[in-house]
This record gives sequence, C-alpha cells and structure tokens, in this order.
Amino acid sequence: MAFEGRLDHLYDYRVPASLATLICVGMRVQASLGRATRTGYVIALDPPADAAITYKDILSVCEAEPVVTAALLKLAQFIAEYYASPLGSVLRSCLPAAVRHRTASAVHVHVVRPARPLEELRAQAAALGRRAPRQAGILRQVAEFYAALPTPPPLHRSISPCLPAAAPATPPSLHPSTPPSSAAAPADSALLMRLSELTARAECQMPAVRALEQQGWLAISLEKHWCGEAEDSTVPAGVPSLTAAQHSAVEAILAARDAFRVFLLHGVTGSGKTEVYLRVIHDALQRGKGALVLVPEIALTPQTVERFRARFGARVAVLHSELSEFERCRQWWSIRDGFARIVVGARSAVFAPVHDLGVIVVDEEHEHTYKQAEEQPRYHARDVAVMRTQFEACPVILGSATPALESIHNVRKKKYTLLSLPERVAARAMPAITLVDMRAEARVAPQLSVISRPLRSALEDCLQQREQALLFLNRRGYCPILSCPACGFVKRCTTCAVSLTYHVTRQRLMCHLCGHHEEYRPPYVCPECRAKLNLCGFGTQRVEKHLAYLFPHARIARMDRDTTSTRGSHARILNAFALGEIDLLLGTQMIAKGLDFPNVTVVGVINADISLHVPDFRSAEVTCQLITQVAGRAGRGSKPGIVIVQSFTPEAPAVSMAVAGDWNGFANAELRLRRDVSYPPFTHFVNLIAKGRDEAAVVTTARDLANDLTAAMARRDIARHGIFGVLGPAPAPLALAHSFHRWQLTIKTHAVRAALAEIILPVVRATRVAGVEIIVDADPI
DNA sequence: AGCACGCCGACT
DNA sequence: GTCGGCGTGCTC
Repeated sequence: MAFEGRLDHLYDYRVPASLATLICVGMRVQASLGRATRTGYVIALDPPADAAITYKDILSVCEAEPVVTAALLKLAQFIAEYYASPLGSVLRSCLPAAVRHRTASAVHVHVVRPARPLEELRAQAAALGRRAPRQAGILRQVAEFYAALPTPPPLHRSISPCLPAAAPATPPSLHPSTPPSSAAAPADSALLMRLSELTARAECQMPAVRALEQQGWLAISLEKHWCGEAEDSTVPAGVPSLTAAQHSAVEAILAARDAFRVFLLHGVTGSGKTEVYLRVIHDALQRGKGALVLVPEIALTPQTVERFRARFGARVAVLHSELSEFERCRQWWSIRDGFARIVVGARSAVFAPVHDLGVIVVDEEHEHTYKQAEEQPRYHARDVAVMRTQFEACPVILGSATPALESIHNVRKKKYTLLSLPERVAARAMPAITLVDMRAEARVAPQLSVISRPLRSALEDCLQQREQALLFLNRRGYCPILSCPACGFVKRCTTCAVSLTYHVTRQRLMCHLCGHHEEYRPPYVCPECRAKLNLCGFGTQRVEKHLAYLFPHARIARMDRDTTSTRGSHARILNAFALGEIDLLLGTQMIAKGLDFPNVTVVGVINADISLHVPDFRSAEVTCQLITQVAGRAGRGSKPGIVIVQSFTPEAPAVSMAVAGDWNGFANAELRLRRDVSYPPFTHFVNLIAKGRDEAAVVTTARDLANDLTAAMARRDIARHGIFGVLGPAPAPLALAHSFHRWQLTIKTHAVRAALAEIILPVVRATRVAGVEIIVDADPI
C-alpha cells in the first residue's frame, strides 16, 4: 500500500476475510499506521512477504470499486519517480478532492418508480380522492411523469439498494470483460423521476411518499444517476468539410490509431485544429474507445468545450475548477463508470479514469499552466499525457500554433511526428500585423503614449464599422509601481518584497503575489520625504480609463482577475462580447488564447515587452507565443483582421518574429541560443529550492546542497548519470514571498530519473535543516 | 505526516 | 535525581 502524505515508503497489510472478496488493486482504503488511521491505495495483492512482520489488517475500503485503473497506477509510479514525489501523494492527486471527500453515496440520488402499471396508479389516485389529497397528487404526478416518456415506464424491478450493501460476487474491475448490463448500468436521470422532483411537483413531504411505498404503489431506491441522454455519437449535420492539410493530418493519425505515437499538430491560429481533434475522437468513439482532451484553462475556452458538447452530446464530461463539488464528483463517477467516454478538462484531468483510451489531445500544448507549480507532484500534464498514452498504447495529439521548443526539439529527434496546418480554414487570410515603435511614438506624442496613433485610428475605424476589438495588456490594476521622484522610494509588500500595484477601483494598494492589500487614497505622497509619488506604468484599469476618455461612446469592458473573481463571471463577460454588447474588450492573459469571435477585426497589443523582461530563460519564447496567440484572435470571421503591436523593443526577435508570423524562424534562432548554453530542451533542469523563514539558514542550506552535489558528482561517473553541472545557488525568482525566503540551485542533466535517484535525492535526503524545506522540481517553469 | 525514543541543560 | 527541549527515526 502507498499512503497519502509525505511518506515515500510502501507498506504491506493483511486483507481480512471480511474484505477478501471486495479488495482489489487500485482501491482506496483505510488502515492504521502507527497510531493514526490513514488513507492509502492498494498497489499490489501478494502473498505475505516477511514472516517476521505481524501485519495489520486493512480496516475498510473507501469506495466499493477501485479508483485508479491499472494504466493509471503505472503512470503514477512513473510520476512519483520522475517528479520526486511519494507514490501516495501522486495517487491522491489523481482523484479530485471532491471525490476523495465525499462518500460514494454523493453520486447517488433517490429515484421514484411506479411499482404497478400506470393505469392502476391513476385509478388509486381517483379512489383516494379528497380523503388523501396529498397521496392522490403524488400518484398522479408519478403517472404523468412516466406517461410522458417516449419509452415504456421502467417498472420497478427487485430492489437494488445503493452500493456497499450489495457487495458484488466477483471483485469489481475497471475493465469489465462485458459491457455493463442494463440492470447494472447507471440510471439515466432523464428516464427516472427523482424523489426531490416529486416532492417539489406534488408539494408534499417524504412521509406521504413513504406511505405509498409501503402500500406497494411506488418504489424508492438510491441509484447512480447521470444527467443527459445516453445517445450514440452519430455525427450531426453541419460538420465542416476538411481542408487538404486537415484531411492529411486526420489520415496520418488514424493510420497510427492502434499504437503509441506522439503527433505535434502545428497549425496557425484559425487553421482548424479543433476539427482535427473532433474527427479523430469520433473515430475512437466508433471503435468503442474513450478520449481525453486537455485544455489549458477551461473557463477561458468555453467555445472549445461547446464544440465537443455539440458534436458528442451527453457523453462528454467536463472537469474543471468552476464546477461545484457535487457536480465534479458526478462527472468523475460518470467517467469512472464508463457513461461519459470523452473528457474535456484542465491539467488534472490527465488522470481522469477513462478506460480503454483511444486518444489524448493536449490543446495549446505550449501553455505553462499545464505545469503544476505550486504543490507536489510538480508534474507537467503534457508530458504526463505522453507517458499515459504509452501505457494505454494509443496516439496523443499535441496541438499548438506556437509549439513549445521542447516539442519542436522532439520532432527533430524523431520522437514526435510533425503535422502542419499552414493555412487558415475557408481560405481566410492571416491578420495583417503592424508594429509600432513606442519610443518614436513617445517622442512625437508623449501624452498619448498608451494608445499609439495607429492603434487609435484602427479602433476608431473598427467602432465605426460596428466591429469589435480585443486589447491585450498583461498587467492588471491601475499602475504597477508608485515611486518617489525625489528619493527613489518604491512602495513594496512587506512579506513579498515586490512593488505594490495601485488599484483605483478599490482605492487600494495590492500585492499581486500574496494578495495583501491596504487602503490608499490621494494625495499620493512619499512617506519618506513627502514629495508627490509618481504613478509609473499602466495596468488594465488605467488603460480602461484612458480608453473611456478616447472613445466616450464605445462600450468598453475589462477582463482580468479582478473582474472575474466570482463564479460564472468569465462566461458572463464572454457572452456579452459574443452578443455584441461590448465593443472593446480589454484584458490580460485570459483574452489571449482560444477565443473565437468572428466579429473581432482589430487586436491591439498594448505593451508587447512586459513578459520579455522577466528574468527567465524562457521569456523570449513566452513573449513570442503571447503576441502570436493574441494576434490570432483577429479576422476569424469573414472580415479580415488587423493587429497592432506596440513595443519599446521592436528589434527583439521575440517581437519582430511574432509580427512577421514566423514561429519556426523564431524557434530556430532560439534553439541555437539554447544549444550554445546547454539549456532546455537540450538538457533537463532540476531545480532545488530551499525555503524557510530564516534567511541565513536558507542560504546556508542552499550552499551546502550545492557543495554536496558537486562532491557527489565528483565521486561518481558524471557522464554516465548525464549530469552536467550545478547552477547557483542564487535567490529564487520570488526570493521573498509570504515571508518565506527562497534560494534555488539548478541542475542540468540529460537523464532526470537517473540523476534524481543516484545523485540528487541522496544528497537532498542527507541535508536536513530544521525550518528549511527543500523542494525538488523537475522540468521547472 | 505524527509520534515515540533518546540524549543534553535547568530545576526540586 | 527529574522534567522537558526538540533532533532522529520508525510506522507493515
């Protein structure tokens, strides 16, 4: 068994006779370890290994069925090794919290069925008449509900109460040899009356329904239920025809559909990558297989989800963070039980318990949101997807207009197969991109240095034509820095040491890292020398205000973390934009990707350089990707699009190549630079971060680690372990955050697993300093 | 992760 | 001679 928590040892337990028929590999169980009772996962069933040990019993099972498939278990073992996380915590993160916390009964629902033919129910209702109006009403409602169904009323069978009570004779398996029979199939709520629905419609309470049940008129049972109809997935009319490039991509993937193979689908924005996914998935469904679609952030790509729903109907399950606990739980179980065969979800959906997988799609595979950065296991969902398809023996499609350099490198190494969609669908042109040098602009018109003259006139035309525009600025708030012109004072967060951003709308200074905020009202004077503070730089709030001034008649909306904090607010803004109730939509990252609005003809990138100056070796790649992606939002309908990119460093390759629409050119140049310094994708990085409240202890720990690693490497055959060298230690990018100091060192290696197992982890385990945590992060972002 | 075991300084 | 600090190591 593998236990949840930071325990990376496996333990053997005895299976008591009472659980002998129930327990199987992949189950979540309770067992006592030391004093405490903990949750663990059964990873193997073997005869007793060691006569010297007195094994404890497994106490109970959490669910009546296994929660991870055999393939997922193998996948978890790989992740545990590669990302240096205990197996138990990897398995834990395979399950949504909602599924772990709720008992299996959470996905069950009370259902009312007629226990006699409907005519008898109606007759009884009439007989009860005024004597028992409530009961009469109930019977009438039930009869009416079931009479309205297209299929004959499902007469009450023998009572089959909910799960654990009725233990199956054979251990349940995630891979049933036969499809579930109709009796075992999950009830379809569209064909069954829910008890809650009955009490609402008949305006009655439980006792009345119970009475009728006891008299033998009705049957109440607790059953699994999913919403929607279980239709087979026939392709509805209106499926777009494929371009030649799309067609050959689909053909290439289908030709390899029975084996593991990685396809990199490099398609320019608007080239119809989604249609390729849909065709391949349709083929998988027809062969009785399931499919998994990963998207970077589901709230930001509602249209993609919609297209899957429109094509495949109720058999699409969606997993994302905006679902309620109950809903997420139900979606998960509908996948687990084989009702939903297609899963669309964000990062963690890569673990969805789809059985018999036919294909995995990773849309926008270059996105960094696929990397779990905050907590263990620090996995990258794209790489996990590739690994999973290896275990499932099926193809995986990585789609992007701006593929990660890692993926391009893998194509060159012949590990991935490249499929290109070089043109937009319906012979639409790529948008025309204009680059505005903001240094020159500021010299000519210093007071207008947020919206350049070319962007301003493009927006004026756009508004006049009753078309829509997207404006992208990768910084929220009003202004990011308040600084004193006299003494250089900058207002900073006390626990994070980053400058505080001024938010006008709430009259606050906010730390965008820890969320700390304080009241702040004019006049803005320096606390040191009382001089008036300068508002340096622009955030979305400030630009919004400026836009309102420039275009007083335009309907302007802002979309950033501040305007989308409540549930459903993403959808509300995007809907309003889709309905044409908004002319100018200004936003951060979240408007950059995936949006597909045909009436958008103008896209403005207000400051292309922001992400270029972050101290990270990927900043050029990220910047070029962002500009390319945002530009791709323009001209997706019948009208051509124009894009205006404003930059203070227009000569930077990341900016100029994005403007030229030359991702391959940029990738070539950037790959040469990376190769020269042996950076990813030519090596892998493993980051070690020492984190603690006491700065001195953190620094010492980081230094000790670096020394010990160097020594360990000297003792070993370095070439054999593929280790290159140690960079650092240096203060981590967020050296002080949430009052924790962080120092990091970076190890370059060709073989992550060998380097971890033979050099890094032994050193890390030997370095134990009170109050200092050491975080291991493989392939960090 | 807990929780015990155990080895060193201030107290009855 | 005892209480308690928390560093080290074990839990099937």
